[in-house]
Amino acid sequence: MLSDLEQAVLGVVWLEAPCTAYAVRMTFQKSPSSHWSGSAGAIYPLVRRLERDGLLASARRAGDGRATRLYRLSKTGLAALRAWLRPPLPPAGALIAADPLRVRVRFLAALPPGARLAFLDEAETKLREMLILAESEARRGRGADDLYRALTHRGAALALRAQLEFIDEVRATVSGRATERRSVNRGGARRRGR
Amino acid sequence: MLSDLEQAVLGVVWLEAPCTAYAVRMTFQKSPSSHWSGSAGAIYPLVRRLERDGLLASARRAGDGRATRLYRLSKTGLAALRAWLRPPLPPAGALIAADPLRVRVRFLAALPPGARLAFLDEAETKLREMLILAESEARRGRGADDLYRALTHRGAALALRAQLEFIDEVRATVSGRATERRSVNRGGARRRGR
DNA sequence: CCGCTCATGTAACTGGTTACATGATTTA
DNA sequence: TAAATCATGTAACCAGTTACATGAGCGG
Repeated sequence: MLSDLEQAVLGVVWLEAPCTAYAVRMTFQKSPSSHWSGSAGAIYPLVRRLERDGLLASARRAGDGRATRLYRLSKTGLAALRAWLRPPLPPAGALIAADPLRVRVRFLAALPPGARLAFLDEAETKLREMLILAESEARRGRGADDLYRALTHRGAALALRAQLEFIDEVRATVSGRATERRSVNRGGARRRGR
Repeated sequence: MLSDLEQAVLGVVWLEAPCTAYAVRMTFQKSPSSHWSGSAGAIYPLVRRLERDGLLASARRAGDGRATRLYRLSKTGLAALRAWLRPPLPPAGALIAADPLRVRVRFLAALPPGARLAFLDEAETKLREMLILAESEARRGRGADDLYRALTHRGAALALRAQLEFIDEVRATVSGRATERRSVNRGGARRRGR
């Protein structure tokens, strides 16, 4: 059974093939969120292992004196990537993300009441920062280029909005008011009743 | 600088003090999501380290022949927990969760078109499963008991709803239709036409 | 030709997991 | 009294990080 990182590497190679391990590294590093740093010590041994197991195939780049290797997915590699995406999916608990913000809120009562709002305010600032980033990425390249790239950024935006709504509810509790719903959207009057 | 797991241990001890390391372990294990397994090999050395560094204090339990130790937060420990919750927060990228569902969707195009819906359907099933769990937990104990416990479950529910909305948008794309907004809430006559 | 990026690699370390071992206490 | 649970611990292992080293190719 391959790890999520290994599967993600297969995925990236599938997207960018033929590409070097270095390119895969860069893809991970440029990603704003991912908890994978794409460090050399992680990727190179991993890629070699995937090749050894027949999931990746490699070729030298023509006219390159370096040890540069261009990778692509083998038949087995594609099958592995597909199997990862096919039912049965991992158990429900493994599908939901461990939210570092939520963990903190769990212990927010440890802070003196006055300081709690400061936490929420800064969290909101940082989340909004990420939100405009994610939304601009979602807009960019919504052409046929890579539909799923835009879509995942859209997913990030939705997640961030949910976190902002959460912050709002926490704030309502912290400041002792009843939970009145306010919109997370900029300027939008969009709201579902409960 | 303490790791998130160490901080979470401080938090749990703060909540449940006086409590054993074993109780902390169980708290992590019972948690449906957390990527921390609360394994013995992780917790016991960690707790001993926290005590050595003066963040935790311990005492024997009266009339217990075992090596049972009851832990509580020291002054320094409480200060550390608070510092963790106080600005400056970690950089924006560290606040957002790495979503295993979104990673998969990034590579969904690797699946033959027919199989994509199967993925989305199973994901939806599992997410809804988690959602009813989170929402019942959020309702349970909304008294003064532990306000923040209920609140974090509410946060989980919001995150799950966002994921469900995401799945819906992906489905719209996969099945080639334009993105029309539908409610994620239960009770709706929600159904996708196929 | 100098410096930047491309490209690969390894060694030392860290933090967590699994799996096991031990024994006291509680409960059926 | 047997089984389950409480409670602590350790050893072997694994995956990923940091930090370093090396060198080819390329743009100014």
